[in-house]
Amino acid sequence: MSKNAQSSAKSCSNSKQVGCDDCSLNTICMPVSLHVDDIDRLDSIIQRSKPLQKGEFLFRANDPFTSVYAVRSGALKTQLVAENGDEQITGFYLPGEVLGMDGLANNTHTNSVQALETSSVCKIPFERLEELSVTLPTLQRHFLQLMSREITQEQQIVGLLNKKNAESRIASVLLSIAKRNSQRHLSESAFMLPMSRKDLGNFLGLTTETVSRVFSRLQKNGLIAVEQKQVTLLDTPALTLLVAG
Amino acid sequence: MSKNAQSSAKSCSNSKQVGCDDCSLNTICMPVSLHVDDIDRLDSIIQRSKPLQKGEFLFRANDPFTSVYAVRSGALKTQLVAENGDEQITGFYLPGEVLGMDGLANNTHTNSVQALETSSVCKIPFERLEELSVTLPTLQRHFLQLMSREITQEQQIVGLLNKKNAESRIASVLLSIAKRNSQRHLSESAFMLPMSRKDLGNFLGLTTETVSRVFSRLQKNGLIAVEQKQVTLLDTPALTLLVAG
DNA sequence: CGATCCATTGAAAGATGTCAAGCGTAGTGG
DNA sequence: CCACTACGCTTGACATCTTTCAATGGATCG
Repeated sequence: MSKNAQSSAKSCSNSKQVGCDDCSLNTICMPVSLHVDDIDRLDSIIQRSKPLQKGEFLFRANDPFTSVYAVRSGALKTQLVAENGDEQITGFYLPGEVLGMDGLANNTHTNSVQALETSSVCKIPFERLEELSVTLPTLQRHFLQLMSREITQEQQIVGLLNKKNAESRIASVLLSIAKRNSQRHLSESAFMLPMSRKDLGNFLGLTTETVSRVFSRLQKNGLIAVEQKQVTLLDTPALTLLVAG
Repeated sequence: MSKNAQSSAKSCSNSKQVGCDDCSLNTICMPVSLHVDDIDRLDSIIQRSKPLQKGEFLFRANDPFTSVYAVRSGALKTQLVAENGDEQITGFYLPGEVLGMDGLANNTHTNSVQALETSSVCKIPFERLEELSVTLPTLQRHFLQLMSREITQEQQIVGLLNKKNAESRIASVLLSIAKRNSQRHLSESAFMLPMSRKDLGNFLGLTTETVSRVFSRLQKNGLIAVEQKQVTLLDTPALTLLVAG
């Protein structure tokens, strides 16, 4: 992709080809300080394709691993499919977050990734990234840190899932989303849940009914306000207490 | 600890200083084929210190990140400590497995690692590993794969924890340990559990009592035999069915 | 030998799952 | 534009599972 193309199209927000150095998310997906020239070199290998529609797959389990992806807009879910066919959601990915690193271990993806809403991603071909890393030790280090961050985040999820009761699990996800929103300079008290109750339940090891009941209960007790997918956190300290148990 | 201490003690099997190329675990922690010379170079940066006693910490959360570690013998648990002080076990590590990569993201470990029994580890200073990687692309790639494998394994755990009932969770861990044992050419049907019922419960999000009850029930139904920490899998197919639910 | 920790088991209480029904919303097609 | 349908969400009643509280026995370690 040429730099001209990146800097020209400005009309549609989704197809606007902002480069990494102008991207408001770069502090999240590129927290390491790279020289301007280096960012341009990274920029040059990134592919920005047309947005995924809700329900579309970015890739599926067993697809060959070629790239990692940074979420530009929208939201996606990653899921494992067991032998018996039932699906286990392993994570939700929001703008600025990087996914696909599960495929590196065996050159094959273990997860399927599906768009929860219209979403666009930056595709970063791994071979090119590796070539570039040889001459850019900072980038190399950064990528290792990204993977390490992925590990610690998965461990946070493990911690989350071992909460005994449904309320603390749900409070955990809500606070997690709030925190990630604040990193993106969005409201951390009011936001849209990108996923359905069913997906949330699948992720948390709860049934749809339990998720729904907990939402109602938290609302009745004045901790949150819920209207469809719109959630407002009314009492963050109380939610934090719930997480602790 | 002096270097003399490391290289002198040869009597005890735990302190025997076998190099990577002679180590029976190298197919697990070093699955990539490195040239003999390269293995020697890797070997030269690895530090093998005296074994940890049961309960000793390898490192604690918030310790500065300096190294990753390969388990040589014994077993260790990794745990997160919440603000309120309660601990959440995030994983158990057996011989051949590599840990400590959680510290790379912020140059600080997020987990504490504690020995479940007398254990010895190979310490691999990360700075040295990085230096070595510059001239050994294969090693570089291998390390990325190790981290990716860690990610996929954490996701497996996420899948495990979302099993609804206690029996399928416990069946999952038992089969996981069996599988990892077989990779180490040990019996995959009879083994010692390195962790207490309490630790297992903490990891699985269950109480000690529930773990104990499930063990008793599985034994009564002829799926396993339990005697203290000694476990024998009597009906692996049935256990596999339990996992599916 | 005593102390302590770990494991097991029982009974009762609490939480979540299951089954079922009803409601609202969004999307489709007439 | 309306009606119909499908889907997601909510709520209730009941069954099931896990936790909690309590007591006991066994193993380990000083």
